[in-house]
Amino acid sequence: MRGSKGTRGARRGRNGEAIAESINFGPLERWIGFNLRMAQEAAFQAFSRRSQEVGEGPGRFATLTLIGRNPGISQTALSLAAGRDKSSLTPVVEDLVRRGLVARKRMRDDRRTYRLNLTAAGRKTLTQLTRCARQHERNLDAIIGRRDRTRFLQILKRIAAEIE
Amino acid sequence: MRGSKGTRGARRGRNGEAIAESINFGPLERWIGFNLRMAQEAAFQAFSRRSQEVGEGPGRFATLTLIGRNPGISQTALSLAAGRDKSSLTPVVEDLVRRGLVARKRMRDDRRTYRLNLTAAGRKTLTQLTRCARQHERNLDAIIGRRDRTRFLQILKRIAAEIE
DNA sequence: TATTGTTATACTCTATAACTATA
DNA sequence: TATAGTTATAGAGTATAACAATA
Repeated sequence: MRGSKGTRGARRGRNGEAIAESINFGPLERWIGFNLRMAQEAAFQAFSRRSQEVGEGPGRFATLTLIGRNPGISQTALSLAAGRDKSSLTPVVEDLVRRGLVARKRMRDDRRTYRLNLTAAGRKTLTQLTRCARQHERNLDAIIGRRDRTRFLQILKRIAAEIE
Repeated sequence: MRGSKGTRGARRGRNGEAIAESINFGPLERWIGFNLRMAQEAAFQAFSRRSQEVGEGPGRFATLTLIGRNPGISQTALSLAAGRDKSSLTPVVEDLVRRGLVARKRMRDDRRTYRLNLTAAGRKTLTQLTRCARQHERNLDAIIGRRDRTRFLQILKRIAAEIE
């Protein structure tokens, strides 16, 4: 439900127009899997808009955060943390290096490995993205409600860890 | 967190190996947006494995369900319901028609428009996929717990409808 | 032999814009 | 002019396999 414009509960199309009430969603309505996907897409889309105001794709955020929090991390460790193949990370890191957000230097003791670190510009961009994320989280919190937040977050973590 | 193998709460890589505890996820740990994405990816991946046993990609499921529940629906209405551009649906519908799961015929009164319907084979495939989905939902329900399910589902719907 | 990172390649899903055929 | 659907094209994101350099 990308592009939802927020009239409570009304189902809307990509440009905010109402979808004919006559559409029957059948069991999709009550399935967790389908609604999990719709919620994630909507949230991702919303964060995407914010992050683009900073000139970054939403996918860069997790990468920058992980590098910022784990200075000197290798690309392999980074790809494991992000749950992607290392080859998927090559173009991402290359792009971040090219744009001066990440510095990469070989380790002395193992010259196969690179150490990744944020540059000053990278830290600045991460700060801006973190601000976006905090605002985004505030919006999500307002929807979820304070009382349910902890429980909701716990369930999400359990799904990620336990589903098979 | 794709490929998590289910040791409760343990963070694991794509092949089930433990990720160094030393990785610092920083604020990502407590952010809804990030965990929503991880949960959705894990769940989607799990459903993907199931649906591939039936020989279908997971993306076909929602499309077949919508056509099955809304016989004679047009491609434009379908794309609105799915929240995608109509051009994104062309190759999907074409594939379903080619493989004999969906029948397409022009409307008499408006020859620009097609009516989509499931064929007998399409209904059979949908039945199989629905069985996969039900098993998948049972697994999700076991993780979420009966008491929280309704609330959890409601929150997902609210996020999809209200986030901006 | 095993590991780090790159390259080549391909696949899925999606979008925008221009097009056609109808209306 | 407007709408239904297609085509051409592009982009993001991901994966597998083979590879070079290094261990």
